[in-house]
Amino acid sequence: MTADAPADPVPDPRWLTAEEMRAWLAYRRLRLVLSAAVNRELAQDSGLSEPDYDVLSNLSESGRRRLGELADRMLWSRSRLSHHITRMQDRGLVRREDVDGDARGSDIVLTPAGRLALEEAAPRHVASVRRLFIDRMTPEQIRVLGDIGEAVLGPLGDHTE
Amino acid sequence: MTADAPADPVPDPRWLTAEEMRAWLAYRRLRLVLSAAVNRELAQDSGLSEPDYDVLSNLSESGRRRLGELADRMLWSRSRLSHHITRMQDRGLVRREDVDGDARGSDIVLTPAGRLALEEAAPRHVASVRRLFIDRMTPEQIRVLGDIGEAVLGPLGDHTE
DNA sequence: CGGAGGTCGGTGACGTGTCAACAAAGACCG
DNA sequence: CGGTCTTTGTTGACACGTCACCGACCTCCG
Repeated sequence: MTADAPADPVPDPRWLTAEEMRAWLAYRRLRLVLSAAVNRELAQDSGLSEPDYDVLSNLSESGRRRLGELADRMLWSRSRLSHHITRMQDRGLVRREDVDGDARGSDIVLTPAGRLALEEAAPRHVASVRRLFIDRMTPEQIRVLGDIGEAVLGPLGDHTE
Repeated sequence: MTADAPADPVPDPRWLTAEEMRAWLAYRRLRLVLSAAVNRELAQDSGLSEPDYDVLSNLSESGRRRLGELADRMLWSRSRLSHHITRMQDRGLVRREDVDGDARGSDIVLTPAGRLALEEAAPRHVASVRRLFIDRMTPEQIRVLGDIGEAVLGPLGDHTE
């Protein structure tokens, strides 16, 4: 598709500068390599995947939550969460439970096994995140990374256009 | 680093501070939301996934490459790349071609259709990356993000422990 | 009441990615 | 030469995520 804008002040696609490309590559390499490393350690230490851990973690405060509410909170699609809950339910980590007042859906409830798995996984997981990520950055870099998150995505979890 | 405790032999799992958690969440939200947005736009504009684009992009310089070489360059596993090449081959974007001198593997070759797909996708993809990511950061943030990549992963693609 | 429309969540198909296991071929060395 | 070790890439099983779609249920209003 060729650009058909008449008097566009940006004639070409504005390629990335070297600095911009460096930042984009940094983000992509972090996503690729760091995620894999954290995920692998988590799986070996606890048998949980990162998504598993996130679900358990987001459930742990109240112990139960509506699927849609949990999905919104995690910025996941309902479909993704539904699939994942099914798999976690098969492993006994969570349970679907009918809720009265609305028969359309159900609460997702943390089982004792799920809570135990989370509590056993947490210390090592935090240690992984520290060792592989946090402790490799300066306080300044940590602060700016937080700023970047807000600059790019907005102060809240606003992920709409 | 800012050691707050004088002689602290790390008694507990050292939970993350608020600033550290903010950085960790920023990273995770970027990975989740930004990737999804960029990927969605790329798919709608060009019919390519981000992995497709990456493969084509890494092939475009030389037009052909050994699978292992390409995998190393992209920081992918050979298995992942082999699977992905199979799918891309089915769509006519790349082709496996026997190479003389080593009959164990083959070269991955960019087809004309693959090169065309890349060239048509590139301007819009760059525009997406700009609009959704780069242009939302200050030059300072862009610079620090590049630094973070090197601090966390090392100056090169060193993804070993 | 009863129907229209929105909400809740589940489902099937498919593309993606990982892991472990494997086969084929090169490399090395006696 | 012949055996062993290594390298190369593929495969199968499975977990993960998305998309489009559906069916059940709630809400609201005529």
